[in-house]
Amino acid sequence: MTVSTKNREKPCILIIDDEPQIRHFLRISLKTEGYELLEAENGETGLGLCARHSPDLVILDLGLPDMDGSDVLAALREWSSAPVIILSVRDRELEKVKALDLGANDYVTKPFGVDELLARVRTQLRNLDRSNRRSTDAMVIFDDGTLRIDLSMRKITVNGDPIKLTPKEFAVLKILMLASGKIVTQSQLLKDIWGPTHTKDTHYLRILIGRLRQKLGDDPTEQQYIQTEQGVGYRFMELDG
Amino acid sequence: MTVSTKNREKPCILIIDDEPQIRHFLRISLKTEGYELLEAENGETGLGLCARHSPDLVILDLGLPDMDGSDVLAALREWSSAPVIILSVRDRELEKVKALDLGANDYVTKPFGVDELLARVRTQLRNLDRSNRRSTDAMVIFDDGTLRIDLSMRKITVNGDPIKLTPKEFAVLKILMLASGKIVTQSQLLKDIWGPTHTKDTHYLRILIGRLRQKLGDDPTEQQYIQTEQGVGYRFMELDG
DNA sequence: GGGAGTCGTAAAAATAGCGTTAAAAGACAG
DNA sequence: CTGTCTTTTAACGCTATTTTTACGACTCCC
Repeated sequence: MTVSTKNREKPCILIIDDEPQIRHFLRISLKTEGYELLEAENGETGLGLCARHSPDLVILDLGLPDMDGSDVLAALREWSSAPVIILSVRDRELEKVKALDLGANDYVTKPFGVDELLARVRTQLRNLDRSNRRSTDAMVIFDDGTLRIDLSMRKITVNGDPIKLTPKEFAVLKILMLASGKIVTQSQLLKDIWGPTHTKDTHYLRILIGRLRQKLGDDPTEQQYIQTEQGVGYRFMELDG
Repeated sequence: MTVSTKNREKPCILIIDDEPQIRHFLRISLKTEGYELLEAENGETGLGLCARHSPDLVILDLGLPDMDGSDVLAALREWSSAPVIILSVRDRELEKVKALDLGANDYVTKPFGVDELLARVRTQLRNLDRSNRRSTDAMVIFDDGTLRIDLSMRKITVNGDPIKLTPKEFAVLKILMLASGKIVTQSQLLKDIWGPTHTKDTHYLRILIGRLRQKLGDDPTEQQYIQTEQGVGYRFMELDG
């Protein structure tokens, strides 16, 4: 199974920016500071890189060719809690508020000074040390050879065959997977997906979990990916052969 | 480090700024957002307030009458890890780098937009939530080589073999384990698990404790994990083999 | 030593929770 | 408007869990 463990010597930074000269510029600056670098020139590959390598920090340009920067950020925040520094030519307040409330950790307007950016990078990484390093690595891509779940791409395959999940099915699977190993209570799932007014309607869950298991190929007679803890909730577990 | 128990309804923000109109301005904006406020017009009182109330966030103006803003920040960071947002009229890069490297979490240049500042405040408080909640995640694990109880994972193993506990069994074991060594009275257990109307139905407990001991491999002829205190209650004890 | 109260075990009965199926209702794109 | 995909509703069998019932054993105290 691929678990992206963050046991790195150097902090790893992912740059998502389409302008080559900016990337070059950042590359020079950040490398001399001793960071490991990943680069992407569009949102698609950026999300992919982030999912596979789970960097310690993401520097994201809002003006990307393939998709809107906000959408990249929103997609990222679906499953990643890595700090994100937004770069943008736009200095409008509304843009900043929107990005910050979407989950960005800082917003820097171009043109910017290198030293300031580097200081802001250090600041974010400092926070990371305190809170994130210890926390369990968010598993974005699960792959045990049979089942493959890529939360960033929203793609599930069983033995290579792509599986179609409905929005609610995917939402449940995502929550279970991000809490991998831990059980998630029924009321938690119901509250997160059906809203706080349906925390008692466990039959919704039963049928949805049923369909999910069917699609994932869970065999009731053997150990299954989604395990039931009667009266409590469900848990996603890697099958140990 | 001073661990202040921050069980507040509203997040508390400390403003350190000498200009009355800025304070007024911030007060209006932040109060309408539902924050608790503390105010200081110089570094001295600011540090004092921070020490006494340990706010969730500090907004610090660099231009103070009594002492240099950097010194206030440095003094603060000696013992506090609360996020700090710097306000300053100076837009020079060196100032920003210095402040951020001293431990500030953000740097906003005056004049600034309210909405942006509020968004940055939310961002910092969001980070706080994350780091605090995770640390409070009581990771209580008992493990003496034979029996292993992981409350957060809700997993029990005896000699490596996973044990299935029913909800009530787990609830009893959890209570006993969290009071490890101490006696928990029968009526306490009955009240916590069966509700206050069943504090006399001790036979429920007897039978449940019986099943629990069986599952944990407790041997009545030897010292057992769950010990009976006749007429009083039960206690969970580590076996000193 | 004997009786009252307390505890432990075993089995049966009752209840609650889970998984599944099928059909109806709703949402949504062409 | 129509057909398809998704969600909701309803119903049933099954299993796990809890409760009931019954009985033997132990302890404390006189």
